[in-house]
Amino acid sequence: MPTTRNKKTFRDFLAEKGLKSTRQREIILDEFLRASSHLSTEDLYLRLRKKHPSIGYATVYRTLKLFAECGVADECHFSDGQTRYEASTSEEHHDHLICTGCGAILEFEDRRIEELQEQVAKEHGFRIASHRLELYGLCARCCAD
Amino acid sequence: MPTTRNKKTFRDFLAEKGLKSTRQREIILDEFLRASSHLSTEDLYLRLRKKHPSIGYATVYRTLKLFAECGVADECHFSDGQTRYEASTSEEHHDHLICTGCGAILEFEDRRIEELQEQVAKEHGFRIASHRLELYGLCARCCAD
DNA sequence: TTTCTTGCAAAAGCTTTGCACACCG
DNA sequence: CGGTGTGCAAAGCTTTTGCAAGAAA
Repeated sequence: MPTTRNKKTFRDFLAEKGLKSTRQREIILDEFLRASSHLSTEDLYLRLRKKHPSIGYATVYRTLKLFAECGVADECHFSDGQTRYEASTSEEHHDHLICTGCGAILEFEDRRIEELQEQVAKEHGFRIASHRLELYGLCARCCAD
Repeated sequence: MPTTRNKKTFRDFLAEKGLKSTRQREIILDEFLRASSHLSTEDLYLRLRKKHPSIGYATVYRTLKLFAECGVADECHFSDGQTRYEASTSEEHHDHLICTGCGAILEFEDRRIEELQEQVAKEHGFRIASHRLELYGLCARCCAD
């Protein structure tokens, strides 16, 4: 279960850094892993507020940063000017198909593309740490409309 | 000369939309085309201010939006939270290799990757309008350090 | 007890807009 | 002239940060 692995990763990260495990961090991680992906800080804050009205926005913000730092979450910067986060599935990296009609976000993964990226990087002497690929267009439903 | 084409594109766009050709818009376009790519609004504003101190930030901002609208410029959203613009080279789309060490931005283009993107989109019923591919890592020089 | 966290509110950045005056056609 | 554009300042948003009180270790 990836959820379990993510929780362990986060706890280990806190321990190693001398940071503390708190009630808020546990709650935020639970909600984050439970929720659908690509949430903005505000999305997550609003969800949390229903059950835990005392959790502050800044705490959600800071905790998401921690998730990103330890690899439990990945930051996504789409073109709407809001930082979004998705639960990291560790090995299986994936990219995004974004519908400009209805806003739907589909994920995909293609090893052949990844390999070509590596190749391009090598040609330029780069060592890739991460990448982002986003395809913008109309999904099947919006094409039909 | 692509510069000439871009200028014509912009003038035609203005005419068609019933917008006006102004001294500022000409100046901003010239400077934009002359400058290196991937400028933020602020970068361009600061450059312009040296020779044309009376041009306001808002005008630069609005003019860049116009460039993007008519295809003379493309908006780039890297992960530094600033919108950047690059002169559109029209046909030759390209992607970015971004060095997380020194901030260098290299451009590249790879038809094979583009084809695979099309293929992926088709599999999901998407019709792609645009895409963005960014590879983050260390450039040759930063790898060596 | 010591150090890290939290929640609040305020500060920062960048982007966007309202307005009165200036300019283009 | 009439409508558009400009520059300035102010407003909006999202992201960050300072701080005093609170919670882990």
